[in-house]
Amino acid sequence: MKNKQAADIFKDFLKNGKNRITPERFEVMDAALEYEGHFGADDLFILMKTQKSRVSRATVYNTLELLVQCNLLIKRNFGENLTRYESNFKKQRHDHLICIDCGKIVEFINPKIKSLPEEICSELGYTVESYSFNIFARCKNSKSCKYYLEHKKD
Amino acid sequence: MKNKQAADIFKDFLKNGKNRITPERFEVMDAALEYEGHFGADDLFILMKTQKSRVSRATVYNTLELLVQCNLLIKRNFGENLTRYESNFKKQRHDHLICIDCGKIVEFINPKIKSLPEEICSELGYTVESYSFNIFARCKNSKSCKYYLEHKKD
DNA sequence: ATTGCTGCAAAACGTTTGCACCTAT
DNA sequence: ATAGGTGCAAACGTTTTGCAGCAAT
Repeated sequence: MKNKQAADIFKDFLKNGKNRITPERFEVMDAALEYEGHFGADDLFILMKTQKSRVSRATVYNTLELLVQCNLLIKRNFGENLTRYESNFKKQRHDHLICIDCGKIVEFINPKIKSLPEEICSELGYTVESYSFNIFARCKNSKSCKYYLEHKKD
Repeated sequence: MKNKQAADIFKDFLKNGKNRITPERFEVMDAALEYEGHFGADDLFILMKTQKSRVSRATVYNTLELLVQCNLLIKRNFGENLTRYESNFKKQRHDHLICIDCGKIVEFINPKIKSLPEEICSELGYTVESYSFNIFARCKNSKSCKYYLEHKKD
């Protein structure tokens, strides 16, 4: 167990939901929280496989969902028909800018966004559960896209 | 041809890109622009099949992409690993609120969002291409979710 | 005549499911 | 003991691809 604090949160969540506490689930939790940046469920499964883990694909998918439910992970979608996850443990809320040339994802925090979902929902008679705000852009000076611009074949 | 004005836009776009002008493409264009609300590529394909159209799945997928490129359609993704399209012909830009109980999609326009992507991008050295702002929420008074609440099996 | 587009079927991709076995409670 | 979780493989739904024939230029 690499992250005791997160493990406690997860354990409590599992108990309260009458979900069993299994070693596989904590193995997935550790791998997920240590993953740098955003990852797909299958990315994680393959990484774990290369590290000789014995957890199955089904368990990875299932456990990631549980980790989202207890807020240790956040689910993202950057419009590629692929569910991505990122750690939400000790992180503050942020949004994303995705470079449409090189795929790079930049995280940003803008205070103006904060109250918007709430505001809009109360106008419409809804209660916010979550929101997603993604900007798709290209870098102005091609610095960030240097790799892409040098290697793209067109 | 049901929408001559859109057809002209599409035709110009195809010519400029050295894409061929084929009856199938206009058949897809008509069906897409007439579709009420948001639809997946396969939804459209199946609808066209039931209407005895002979266009193939591949042509539908390919043509929808072309229609996005010439701004007659907008591509959306509401976090279900499914690409959705909606008409952008003579419509103003708007964002979406998705009810996480019944799946209903509400379109809204909020002036505060308008300048945000631009603002954030210029700070970070990027040029906006597009953005997506989705709010996931539940209705306060269960009016909108009435159907769901009555029929859900849990 | 040349390309590009089409229809079809098959493959690819991420994800979910069914099932027999196993294990935390 | 027993619900629930696991691993595995097969199924699933959406999307992409390969290919032979066809049609717009």
